[in-house]
Amino acid sequence: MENPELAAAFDEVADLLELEEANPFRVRAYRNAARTIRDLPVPAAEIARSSEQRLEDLQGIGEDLAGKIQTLLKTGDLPLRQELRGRLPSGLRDLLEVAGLGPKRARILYQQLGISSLESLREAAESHRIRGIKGFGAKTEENIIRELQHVSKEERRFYLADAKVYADALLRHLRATPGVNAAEMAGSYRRCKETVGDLDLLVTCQVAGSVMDRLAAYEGVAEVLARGGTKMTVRLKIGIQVDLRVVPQESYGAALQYFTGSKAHNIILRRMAQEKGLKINEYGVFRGKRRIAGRTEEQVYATLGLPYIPPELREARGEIELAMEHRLPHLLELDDLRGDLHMHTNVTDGRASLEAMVLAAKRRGHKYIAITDHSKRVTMANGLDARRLRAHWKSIDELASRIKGMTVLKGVELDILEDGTLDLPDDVLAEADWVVASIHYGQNQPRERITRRLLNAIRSPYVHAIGHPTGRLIGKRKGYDVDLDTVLKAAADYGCMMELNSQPSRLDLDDVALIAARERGVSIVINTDAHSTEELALLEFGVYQARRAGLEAKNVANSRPLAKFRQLLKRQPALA
DNA sequence: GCCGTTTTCGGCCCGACTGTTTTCAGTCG
Repeated sequence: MENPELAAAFDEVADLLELEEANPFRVRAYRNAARTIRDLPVPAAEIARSSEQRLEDLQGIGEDLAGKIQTLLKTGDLPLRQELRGRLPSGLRDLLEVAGLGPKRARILYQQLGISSLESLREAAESHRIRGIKGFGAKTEENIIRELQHVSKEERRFYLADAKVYADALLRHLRATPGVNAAEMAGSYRRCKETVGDLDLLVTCQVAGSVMDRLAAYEGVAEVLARGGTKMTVRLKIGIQVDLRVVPQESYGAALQYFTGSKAHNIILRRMAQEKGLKINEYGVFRGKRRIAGRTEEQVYATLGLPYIPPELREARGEIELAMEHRLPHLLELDDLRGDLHMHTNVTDGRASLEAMVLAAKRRGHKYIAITDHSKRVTMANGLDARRLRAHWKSIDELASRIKGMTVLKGVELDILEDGTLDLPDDVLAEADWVVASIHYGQNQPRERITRRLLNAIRSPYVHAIGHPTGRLIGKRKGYDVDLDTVLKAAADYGCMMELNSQPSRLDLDDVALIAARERGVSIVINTDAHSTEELALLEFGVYQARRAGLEAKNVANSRPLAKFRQLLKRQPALA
């Protein structure tokens, strides 16, 4: 069992306990454990097996939870989870997905109206039965109906970062099969889309049967849905469907190209081939019956007179035209990034100390970072007022003076308040090296107000970047209603950067907005928003997203050396 | 359920806003 699945089990227990109004601290313990496991850079199973490390040494994992991890690893399930599931209807947990509904109100809806699914919630709301309950009113009912539209009832999709854990593990398993030459994930996973619905697995080997046997025997497989001569479909226990194709070596490049897609991209390629009297399929490029290419993707593209097109660009959004003109962007690489300018410490809602974060960032090879703990409005995160922030900055300076080879900027994640003002006065902000301004509250305000708030922040001479500019949570929350074009235009005019937040659930801005930002000449800054040392590794997912938008190093502020990065910062007016 | 001790159990981040009420419970990250 992989880490995301372990974490999901604990999250489910936490949800169900909360619905039962269990001790809130017990609930929190399960949530903390889930987060710890999700953030682990190594599989928990490895630690459980290891003689040198103990699960109990992990943050928030004690004797009991360590035992439960062992049980999950051993049996694939948890007696406590089964007990809880037995006491509560299975759909009740779905109600928590509705923004504005928490455990208390979900429980009331269940007890008073027997609501135990999103469907019955919708019916009750639409027939105005909810407003009759004490503590609920017409407004709440309307909100529920509105929010229900944003709850994804689609087939389950996985964040790319989560899918990667399963994909990597499966690839390791298959590559160790005797006779396997190559194994690769194709499809939307290879194109690095922000979420993945299923995995397209491509393998070349001597005997197809042995790979299929090996896949069928994989511990993560729940069931085999189909199996033929070269094609097999399984469902993993976690719920992801995996489609395996076994192809001969000489077709590998063609198959990789074909199964990577996108469909729209491939249709254009095939039409181009047709015009040249060629035919492209998953086995190769053919002139008549003769295969003229197929071993590598480069060959396939070359037969059409095209350079290799990186998978992230294959969305039929103009990349083929650029390739024809040899004007493809030189896409950003992870190694291009020299800094990370959004991270938290345990002074607010981060989990690691200032020193631990700084040292971890240094180990990652960063040349500069900014510590950006929350400002005071974010009370739940223990946000900082002027006095505490200045004290924090003092500690940062003291620590920074001892760190060689990496610059630590004194920063803050500044809240943009509901009325559009900023959460800290100018004289405080003027002392900051770096200010990233974000919206956390009043997310449901109408479009004009949200837009005005962002514009206010962008125009402030003290704000250097806007954090997670749309506030979306992939698959959970749509993001604020905002006139993004106006915001981007202002950002370009005022020299305010836009963040690409690398959290797998955010990836905000998204690829489409990033393209718009690039075209407007807005500087992008790619940050992790790390709340732990492990999360500093998330930068990779921001880079994938940037690549999907065709960003080059020159579009990304933190790919510059510090001195050049600083030149991009707004000039602050001299204080009176 | 974890943690850090006063080594056996008490404390566990906390405050503003919303939509209900007519003083406050529930939700938010």
